Amino acid sequence: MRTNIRYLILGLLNQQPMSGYDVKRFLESLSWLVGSPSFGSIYPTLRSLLQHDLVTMEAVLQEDKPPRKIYSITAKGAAALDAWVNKPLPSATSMKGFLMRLILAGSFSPARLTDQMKERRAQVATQWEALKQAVDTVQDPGQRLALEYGCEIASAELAWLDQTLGQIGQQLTVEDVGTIVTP
Amino acid sequence: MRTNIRYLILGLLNQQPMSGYDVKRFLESLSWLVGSPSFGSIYPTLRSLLQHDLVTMEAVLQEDKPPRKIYSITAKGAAALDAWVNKPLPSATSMKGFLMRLILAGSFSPARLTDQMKERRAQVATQWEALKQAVDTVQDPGQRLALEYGCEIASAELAWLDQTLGQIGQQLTVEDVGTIVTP
DNA sequence: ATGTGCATGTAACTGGTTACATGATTCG
DNA sequence: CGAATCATGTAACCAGTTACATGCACAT
Repeated sequence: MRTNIRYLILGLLNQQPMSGYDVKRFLESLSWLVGSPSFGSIYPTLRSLLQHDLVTMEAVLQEDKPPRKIYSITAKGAAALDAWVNKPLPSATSMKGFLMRLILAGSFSPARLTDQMKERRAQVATQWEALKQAVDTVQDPGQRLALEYGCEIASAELAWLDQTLGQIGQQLTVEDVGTIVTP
Repeated sequence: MRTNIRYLILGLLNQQPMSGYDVKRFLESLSWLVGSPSFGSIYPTLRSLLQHDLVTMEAVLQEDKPPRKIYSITAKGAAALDAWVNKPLPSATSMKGFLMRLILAGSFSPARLTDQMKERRAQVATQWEALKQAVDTVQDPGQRLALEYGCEIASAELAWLDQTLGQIGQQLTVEDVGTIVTP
């Protein structure tokens, strides 16, 4: 699980300043997709980001409640995020890992986003082929089920990637050429 | 990540006796689906299973190589596996977690397998609804992409589950004329 | 000669969870 | 009257990875 909560949180702070509690709430709403880290990892991560000057913190006092500590990304933090985002996808990226990057797409240039999706497409296509081959050679019924399931998910993912890449491609073309095409 | 390698390994040993190295090779072939644990977790896990009398070990001597240590499941181990397998799915099971159980389907009764798939179906259906709703309320383009992606995967999974449940249902019906569950 | 496959293992580390503590406020 | 929401945090623990050590056989 090279998922590193660190950059996920940094990416959220890049979209807008927020507190640790806000981070939790937000990720909770996406928990099925990327899983929600516990407070026991969020707060220490924020402290670490602060110590490395990747974020700043401003305490907003409230009556009868602990102060909300609002974290904002710094220039150094934005640079670190940018560097991370522009690294190629690790060779065996999980769906969760890819989703994490997708959530941060707002921090990407459009070109980088499409690159990333193409990298992913290539990886999934390779795995799909491998799975299709494996299905025929496996005898155990459970393993077969698992492989078939994997095939199905892979092909759905490929379809989505192709469709979405197509849409983004069209949008970019419209901007570049400056023509509006009515559908 | 309540994925517990422990039961995955125990399940493999239930299918056939094998060595730690064999376990590794096998899981490596499925690494895209469930991820492959490292030797650094496999060997200690096997030792622990041995100490708890869930498996037995027989060393097969080889010339010029370390002996292969072949692990076999015990009655106690089989009982433990059975107990695990018959627990309901944890409320927020990841795709990986479900796949893991699917791989062990050989250790399930057919009835338990279909139950399990129905539990999964219900969970995914719920999440799908939530995602579809969320897509319309989210403004950030990256988050929207992630949610759409999630929707697509969820619907592919539902389709596969329904289709597979249908097939299994037919098989069971042939054996034991019963009712086909409506989806 | 260099690496890959076979085959075992250990120690240090990391990234996370679980469970706790604090304390006011509002809802059923 | 208890439970949930807001809001912070810490310490103990755990599962797993990384990097290492050993050592032979076989291919490039």
